[in-house]
Amino acid sequence: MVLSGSGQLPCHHKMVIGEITRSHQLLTRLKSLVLPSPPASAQSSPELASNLFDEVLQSYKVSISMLLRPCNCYSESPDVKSSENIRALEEETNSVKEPPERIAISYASDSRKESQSKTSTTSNLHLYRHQWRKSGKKKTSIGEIPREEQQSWTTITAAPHLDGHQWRKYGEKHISNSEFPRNYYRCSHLKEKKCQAKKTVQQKAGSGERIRFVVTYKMHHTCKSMDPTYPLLVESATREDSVISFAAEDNPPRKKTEASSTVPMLIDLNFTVQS
DNA sequence: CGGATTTGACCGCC
DNA sequence: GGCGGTCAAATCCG
Repeated sequence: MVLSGSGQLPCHHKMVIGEITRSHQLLTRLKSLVLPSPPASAQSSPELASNLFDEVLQSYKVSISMLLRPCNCYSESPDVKSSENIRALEEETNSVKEPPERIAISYASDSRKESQSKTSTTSNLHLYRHQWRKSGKKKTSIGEIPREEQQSWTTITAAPHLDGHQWRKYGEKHISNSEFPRNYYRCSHLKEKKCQAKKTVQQKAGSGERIRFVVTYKMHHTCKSMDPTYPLLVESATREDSVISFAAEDNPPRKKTEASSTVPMLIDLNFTVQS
């Protein structure tokens, strides 16, 4: 089995990616075989089946894109070859489904990171280091990594809580020019496993079944608390306009006032799996 | 009773 | 000074 474009991934990730990719390819072929396009009527069972196919395929794409992210997230830049892999997988899927589904993944910088990173020479040195502020009340948590060194990525989903991890809410804030408050969550295993994963959830404007949430994750989980039902949950959560963007320190800074100005960079899933 | 959530206060950055 | 992010006491809940 040959897996290109995953040089920095652990061996088990390569295997998982390979298996998921193979399943995705088989499912794509199966869909085109079973469901000649276009489907007949709006509520017909062929369309229902088509939607189910799309959800499964979307789930595969999201899973693969997550697995393709480098594990050493504190010192590695995004794997360029991985981005090529994602795009190819997307094109393969789009060749079957019209209009094309879109999964956009980009790395963008924290606006504060750019200015501060110039004075920061190392990244891993800050792991599990206490940082105390002037005041006694405000200090960073144990093991917290400075904000300028945190990676973040954003996903838009209808089910922001179904990501397979356990979260504890620690704050809620009304954001200017935003209709809905932003909720702040950290991993439930922050204390016992020093897992620094965080996420913010903010509802987008919309109603009914079109309600979507912008979920911004910061730091990767180190607690290995993935829910075994995660794949099933993700596929329903990421249906339709799943957009994932990753923040890193390479891109130019964005002003905070710019409303979601992240320009998605399409990432390929063009790795080949051969026996 | 212990863990999770709420919520006002506080802090750093711009 | 405004804003976003975090803290921690109060409160809720199983």
